[in-house]
Amino acid sequence: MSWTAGATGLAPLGAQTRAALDDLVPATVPAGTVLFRPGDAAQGFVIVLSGRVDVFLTGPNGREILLYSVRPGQSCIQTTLGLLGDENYAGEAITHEECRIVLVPRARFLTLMDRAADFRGFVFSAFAQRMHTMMHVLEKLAFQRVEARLAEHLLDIAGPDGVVSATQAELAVAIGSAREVVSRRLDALARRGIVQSERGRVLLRDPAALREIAATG
Amino acid sequence: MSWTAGATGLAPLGAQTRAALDDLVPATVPAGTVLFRPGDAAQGFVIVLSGRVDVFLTGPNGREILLYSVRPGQSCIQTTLGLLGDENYAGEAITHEECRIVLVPRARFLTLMDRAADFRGFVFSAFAQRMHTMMHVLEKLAFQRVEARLAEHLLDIAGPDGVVSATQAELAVAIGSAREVVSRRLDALARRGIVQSERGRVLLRDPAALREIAATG
DNA sequence: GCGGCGAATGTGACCAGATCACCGACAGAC
DNA sequence: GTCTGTCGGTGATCTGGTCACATTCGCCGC
Repeated sequence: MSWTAGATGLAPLGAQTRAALDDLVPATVPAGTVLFRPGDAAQGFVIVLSGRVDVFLTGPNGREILLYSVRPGQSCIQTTLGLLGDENYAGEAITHEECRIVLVPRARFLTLMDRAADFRGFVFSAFAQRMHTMMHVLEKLAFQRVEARLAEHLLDIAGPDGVVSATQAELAVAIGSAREVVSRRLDALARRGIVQSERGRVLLRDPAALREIAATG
Repeated sequence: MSWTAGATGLAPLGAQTRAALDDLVPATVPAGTVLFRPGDAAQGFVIVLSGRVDVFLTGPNGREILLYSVRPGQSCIQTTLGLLGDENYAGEAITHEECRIVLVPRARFLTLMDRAADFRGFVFSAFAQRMHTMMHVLEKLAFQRVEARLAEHLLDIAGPDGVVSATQAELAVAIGSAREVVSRRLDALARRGIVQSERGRVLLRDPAALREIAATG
């Protein structure tokens, strides 16, 4: 069965390129698997077919910051760095849910980069995208207040019913802050009636107010 | 006259690729010129032949953080993002000294990316390098204390005689902090006899101690 | 030499946020 | 029920960013 046919996000790849990838066997990995950790040498080019892979930067004290999430049809660009330059992997990739992923071996990757313009385009735009989100992370970390980052992130990951399913620790990692700070900010927002905080989830009572807070930096 | 012959850092480019670039005319730009500012659409691929271009991220309040410096033979990767994806330029590029630069027009750039493997390699490794340094900036900003960042940066940019020629404001931008904080840190280091602070420069009295401070981040 | 100007620096007050050291509250396993 | 691990709340403390100034220095014109 052809996995390239059913995969989302691979639209830019032509028939020939798909054919050159189709013999690779997608792997299924359970939630919480560590795909790469700092210092690992890259083994190949990873494409995520389903599920979500989160990439973290981990500090010496154990504090973590979420750099980006890799969603279906995207690739974990970090690995590419190691394939093209000799830069080592910095950052940690962990599956957030059960995922199906494909690993394109180094040799195959390099061949495709050489011969297939569509594949190159795919890789390059993934690269550009990651660079861009990293810039955003940097920008927010450096210039935005915690309250604004929190508000924005809550809106980002809320379900359509206005429910966020995440622990305060997870929220803290995602916005590059500390759990205690999130606890206090949520408390402050709750006192103003904007959210309601429960164990393991947050209910957004007043999304408009959150948007306001997110905007006023 | 062929500028590709004398340029440093272009070693990986073969004769054919050089020939395809040689008709472009290098431009000389004075110090302090703004090459790109946030929101600009990328006009082409920039290669720096001499001098130094600093790329900053600027916050809404005017605070700036140095992302990286582009040195001879390197390219201002940010512009490439715009050429490959549709991502807009985020960040500001300013010449630090008088520079000679070459602008490879968009069409020429895309053609070379398609046809010349060595050019692709050049662009890709520049890409990987920038990504890596950006990760470092992020890591330091998030996890390292100001004193450690300052110590490291002083060692980085000191001349062989242990003299750093930079204002406190410049140091602050480079390490992603505020001028006042640098003033106080330098004062503290001076009191311990590790540096000596003068107007527009800093003398490193005890580099070993600085290395110690930089390491225990 | 003097005045004045602008850049560079010093300083105190204040606030946001990171860290530490806890404690209590809750859920699931047994 | 109790036990245990995760989650959340809280005060104390420290670092660092921001604001509002006051100096100080180098330099230029007069």
